[in-house]
Amino acid sequence: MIDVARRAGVGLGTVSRVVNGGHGVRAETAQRVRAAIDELGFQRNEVARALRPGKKSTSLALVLGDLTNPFYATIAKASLEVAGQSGYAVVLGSVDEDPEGEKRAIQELVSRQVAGLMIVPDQGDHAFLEGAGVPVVFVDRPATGIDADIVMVDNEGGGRLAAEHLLQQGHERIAILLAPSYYTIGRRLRGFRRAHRAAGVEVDESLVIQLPEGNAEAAEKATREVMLRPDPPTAIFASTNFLAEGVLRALGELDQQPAVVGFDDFRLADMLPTPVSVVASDIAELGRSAARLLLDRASGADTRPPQRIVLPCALIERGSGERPPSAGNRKGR
Amino acid sequence: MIDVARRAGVGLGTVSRVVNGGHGVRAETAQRVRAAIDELGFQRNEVARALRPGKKSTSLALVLGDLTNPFYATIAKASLEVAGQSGYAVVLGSVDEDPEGEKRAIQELVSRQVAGLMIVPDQGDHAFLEGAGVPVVFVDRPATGIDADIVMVDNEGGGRLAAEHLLQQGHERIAILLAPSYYTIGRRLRGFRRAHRAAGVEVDESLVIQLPEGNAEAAEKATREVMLRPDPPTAIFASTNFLAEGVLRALGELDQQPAVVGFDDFRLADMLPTPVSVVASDIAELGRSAARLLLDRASGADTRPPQRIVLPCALIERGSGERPPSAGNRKGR
DNA sequence: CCCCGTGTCCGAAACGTTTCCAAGCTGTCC
DNA sequence: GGACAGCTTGGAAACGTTTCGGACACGGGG
Repeated sequence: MIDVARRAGVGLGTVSRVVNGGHGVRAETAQRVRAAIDELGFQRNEVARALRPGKKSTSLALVLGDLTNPFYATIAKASLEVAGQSGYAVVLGSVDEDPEGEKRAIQELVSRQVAGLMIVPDQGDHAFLEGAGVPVVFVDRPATGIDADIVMVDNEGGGRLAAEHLLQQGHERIAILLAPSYYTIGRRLRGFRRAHRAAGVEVDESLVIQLPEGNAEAAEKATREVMLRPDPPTAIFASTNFLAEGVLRALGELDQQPAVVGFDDFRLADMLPTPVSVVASDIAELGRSAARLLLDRASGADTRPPQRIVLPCALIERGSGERPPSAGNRKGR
Repeated sequence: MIDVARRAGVGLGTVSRVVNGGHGVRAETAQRVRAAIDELGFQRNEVARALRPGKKSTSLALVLGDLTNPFYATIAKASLEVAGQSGYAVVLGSVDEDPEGEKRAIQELVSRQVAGLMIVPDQGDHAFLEGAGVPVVFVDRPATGIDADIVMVDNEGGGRLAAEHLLQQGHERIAILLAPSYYTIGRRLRGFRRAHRAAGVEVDESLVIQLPEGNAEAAEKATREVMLRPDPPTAIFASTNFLAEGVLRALGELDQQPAVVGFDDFRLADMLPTPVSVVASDIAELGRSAARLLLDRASGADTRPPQRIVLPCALIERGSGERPPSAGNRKGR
């Protein structure tokens, strides 16, 4: 920048003003500066810029789990898009690990002076974020120990939708497979229970199955086990996309075919031997909302108290959730 | 840091040395400094650190297309993992847009003083990177106008593998669906042709189908069209995971069922009505290799001339690629 | 003619590190 | 005892930007 100033025969301050919009600079001078910038191929050093007191970098941080999960990938993509439109970059932090790893990753990011944090929080206390002086938006689930913005999906409504749908088909023995994550799954279960209560059907607690892990394998195993019981369920609600996959994988080997509803849509769900019905929501909007909110917070444009944005869920019927409870629901029919 | 120095009763230089490993500092002094750091909750400001001459930030940039594509997501995840282990963050740049958008995104990233760039390049000249003074590793395909490291998959070998497999089953009329991307698809086609030549089978050029877009819809449409010709192919090679999806979607409505081989594995491929055979490679390793190479370049540990890492492909047989060319290949059998 | 406001511009200070040089100290060797 | 080497330490300079106080020119009003 100092070179630009010399070349244009002006002071540093003037160059800086031109680079930042050019207010208070004579048009003719600004023109000369711009010419010098082009000639020298000058590009502002964002690092030095962020060093100035009170300034934050033009980057947002996004902390989430496995990018290979389409759910997270969609959030990442959407928030990246929104941030990019405002000239912000997105720094990624992954946390497949323990809550301690998440904390370390977040602090790493904070030390990079990011303008804001978007976090899909793991369990564990996030109170340490309180004093960081950085706006935070939680995505998909709230965190404990801190009162911050949160953008999420209507998990309870989704769980209710799934159960209602199955109950309406006449199912009375519906298994629910629960991944070991915390908040969202709990809400989905709550909706599931509420729907039962409203329909006057009692939930068989032996069909509320808490899995040790959230992957397809665990769901596959559990499905096999529950379907081989003397009194198998006539329907299964998989509370997660990976879980739904496991359920279907297990059913591929079994004769008895219960109705299946999943949570969160997934690619190819409509092309499986029996297309899978799911409760879905606009996940991209989750990411977009989070990014928008965070940008407003970072720029100081939004000073409202912490917001809580809840996106609706909808049921997508594809056949697997519409199978009746009849015992004649066998393969090949 | 200045507060820490005061608190510990030492100079700034000493604190800095402690923070960076503590070489050349008496153990007792270092201990006092560390105590002060803990008490004050001091955390190094990475931005100021990167400002120093010659220093780059401890961030790598990753520029790629649609994160929603599992291929890209896998690369992102893997490189993120490797970078994280070395204390590096990853800044994401997306480019669903034109080559011009890619250039802008890259320059944005460069202005953030990243230590290195990993780029899944779009078409267009990348010569402008030559003088940026930042190590660059291209992923999945080379770029024109610059001689840099490149990590990729053996596309030609993969194309050959797919064609060989189908030819061995006795197919002689094999359609190949080509996405409009540049390099990789071209190599796959070349392998496809070579396998034909080696087998003494002539390629019917009317079955080499260049799609206008790389999505499932385009492939679906093309598949429908080619299968309704008077002389349909007996096998289809889809040169991309999304394309394979489109092919299968089209075949779902058709009676005639050709053999199908895809390029790149995808989730649920083994659960479809007829499980899909694919040519697959270790995409995560693609991302890991790229990150490792870039880190070595950035640290100056690796000064070899530009490397070219090629990962092998393997055929995964699942049934769809093993269908014989008999005209009796009809649904429901 | 003087004063003052306005518009433009300059350059120094500041941001929080790292690094380099000089200086202090200790102990050893002659 | 003095010189010298080696380890530790302190502090200033530098990085590239933004911002702020002030300077200068110009013009209008008193």
